[in-house]
Amino acid sequence: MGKGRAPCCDKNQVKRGPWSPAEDLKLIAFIQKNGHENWRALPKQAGLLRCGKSCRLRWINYLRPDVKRGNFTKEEEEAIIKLHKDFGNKWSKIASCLPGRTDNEIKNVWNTHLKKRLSVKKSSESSADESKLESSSITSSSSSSSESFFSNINDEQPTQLVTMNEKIELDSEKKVSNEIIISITENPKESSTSFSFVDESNILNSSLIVAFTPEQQQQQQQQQQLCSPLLTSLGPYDVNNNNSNNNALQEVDKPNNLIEIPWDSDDDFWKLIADNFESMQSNEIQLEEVPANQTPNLVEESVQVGETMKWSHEFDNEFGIVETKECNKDQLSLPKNYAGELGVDPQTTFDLDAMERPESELDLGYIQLWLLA
DNA sequence: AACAACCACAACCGCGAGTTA
DNA sequence: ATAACTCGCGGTTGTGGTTGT
Repeated sequence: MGKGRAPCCDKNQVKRGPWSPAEDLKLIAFIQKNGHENWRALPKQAGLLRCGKSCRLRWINYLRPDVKRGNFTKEEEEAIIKLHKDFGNKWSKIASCLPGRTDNEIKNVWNTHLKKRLSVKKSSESSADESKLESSSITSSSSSSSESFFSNINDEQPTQLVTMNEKIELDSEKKVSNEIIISITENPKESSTSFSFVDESNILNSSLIVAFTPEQQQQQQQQQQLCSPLLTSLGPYDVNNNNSNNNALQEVDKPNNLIEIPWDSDDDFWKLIADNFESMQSNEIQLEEVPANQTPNLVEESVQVGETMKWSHEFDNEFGIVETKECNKDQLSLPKNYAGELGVDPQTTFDLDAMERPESELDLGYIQLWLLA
């Protein structure tokens, strides 16, 4: 090689700027199938005109299933302030103490909110008050170490402080939930259509921040990695039925930032969806083949099921299939925009057992929609 | 209504560290 | 030993949205 640093990619050959939903899906699909062992090679393999670095960033900061969306809670902000005091601008270190938050996100929140807020506070308070501020803004601050920082993320829930061992036990409880999931997915009629009747909310809402030693921290991260698919939200996209824009997908928790997938997306895009649907189904078949009395690796199995569940739900969201409010697992309703174009009452629900394709398949999008349904 | 200023945050860039051949 | 390569981190920029005039 020549002297100097080799560029990470040929900038003329790669696409830059904001990611499109189709690109996101391609990336998600590829990583779900193949993982991300080599970021540099990934874009080519995934059929993306992006540099590996860009893919990595997109995945880590946005698409990764365990990324928590939405605003930072007061507790999280306080934690960041405290951690920043200890670590300085070591954003990745701070992020490792805040489950579901990325270093980039924390960095942004610090630069845009917390830094300013702190400087305003400091300037407005006397030096005597400053020491008071430090002790009051941080709960349980008898130790200056951040290793044992804790708080509850969800305001509505009581603070839960657990040790690593207890955390593992809690994760085991999640496995119980997963067994429920397994029993549901074993029914092929229901497997590919509606999922939120699985009470994932219990998992999602029981947000815990664990008090752990550095060793435990590492352990916890591994544990979290294994279980993350089960703790996932449903990815960054969701269908907003109240949205008056036709055929639009929205980012979860981002009602003001609409992302649209036009229904005339290219054939490759829809093929991608269909391909992944097939692989998803084959996963379920594998699961069914495991005898009930043999659970070789619960965690692995849970991850697999979790992946399947998440994917299935993501597909539902992508295609705008939503479950009824009562979360009846056998019935689906269509979002208004699709229902309208299909000439169906939006209130109509569909019995999955008796579901037939409509006669008016308006375009490829709908053909695929009904193919999947 | 139009424009400017500001804000938030996703994405990019360059560097250092670790790994591999 | 070292050059080449890859990844991850922290700083910075660009862009779209919001607010104020």
